[in-house]
Amino acid sequence: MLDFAILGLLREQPRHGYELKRALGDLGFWQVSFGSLYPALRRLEKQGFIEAAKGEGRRKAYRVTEPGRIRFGEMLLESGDDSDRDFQLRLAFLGYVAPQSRLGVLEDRRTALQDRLHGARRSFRGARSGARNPDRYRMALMERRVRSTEADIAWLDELIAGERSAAAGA
Amino acid sequence: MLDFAILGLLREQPRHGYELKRALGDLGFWQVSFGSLYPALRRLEKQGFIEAAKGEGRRKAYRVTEPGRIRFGEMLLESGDDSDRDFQLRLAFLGYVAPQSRLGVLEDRRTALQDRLHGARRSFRGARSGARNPDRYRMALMERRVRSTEADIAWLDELIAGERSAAAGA
DNA sequence: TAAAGCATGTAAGAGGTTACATGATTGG
DNA sequence: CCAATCATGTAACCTCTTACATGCTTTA
Repeated sequence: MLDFAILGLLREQPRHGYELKRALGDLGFWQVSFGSLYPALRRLEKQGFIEAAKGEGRRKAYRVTEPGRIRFGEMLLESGDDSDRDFQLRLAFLGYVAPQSRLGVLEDRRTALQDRLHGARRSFRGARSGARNPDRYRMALMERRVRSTEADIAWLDELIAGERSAAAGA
Repeated sequence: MLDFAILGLLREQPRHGYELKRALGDLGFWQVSFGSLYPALRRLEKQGFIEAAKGEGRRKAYRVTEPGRIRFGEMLLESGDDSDRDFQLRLAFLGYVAPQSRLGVLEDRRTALQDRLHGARRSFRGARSGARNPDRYRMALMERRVRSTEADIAWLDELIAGERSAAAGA
């Protein structure tokens, strides 16, 4: 997943390690550490997916090679691990996915969120009427889960609507 | 963190491994695997924090020992790793925190979320007016982050209000 | 009677973090 | 000139997952 993120970010423009860390952090959902980032860069370089073009001073600006671009394209199509972070990362690179496939990615996510919502509602209702004593704080936790999943679906629906109108316009 | 969760859940009632996994999953934010859970149970048993009371069939129901109860109390006071999951877990056990300390826990979280919101808003505004081309999908990602953080703060405020009125009532 | 779920456990390894080490550059 | 930030890198370790192995019990 880190490799995927690195290749995607370097595809846009060459960047050195420190800058990559910031760019990744700026996406908002992943604060990667140097101890993880630098070894990953070396690994990707050894595999021939990126190469170092010497930058200013001690900076080592990396750029993607052609094999790296191909690898990134493959990773874009592989099904991820279904986590929130994975989806967010994929969304950050959805612009590289073929336009006619984008809607499918968003709709798959919507289905997963619907499932989550059903589960969350079930626990919430179950806790209110069940044998277990519904602790005040755990009830709040369950309610939050329901609400934030609903909000996520609503947000996704806006994205999907935007995607449809973009597809219609093209 | 897993140890903390296990001790907290076993404090309420004895449970065997399989049941613990479900109870943890039911909290909604952590689907722990058996490969992680069973070794953790053995470790906690070896440390004397939990003990196995033989259950029905091949089930091994564990319960917390007195040292385990003390350890849990310590962990409750230790400052966590500031992650969402850590807060949610602490909230699930907030009932075990002394009533006069609960508000502090919630307010610390509120401060952290406020910081996050500022950061999220900054990136959002920055992306709209900055030199970087604001990719449609990344903008959506940033907007989501702002919105969901706002929603989390609103939810927390309800909890805080409830806590205050509970404190006033007592 | 076969499938699905219940139940416990181990081994290998992925994927990450923290702490450490080093040193240049920039701003107050 | 001192602190903060920039910048790269290594080593030790930790946490958790996946895959495997085993076998019972319930239900369609």
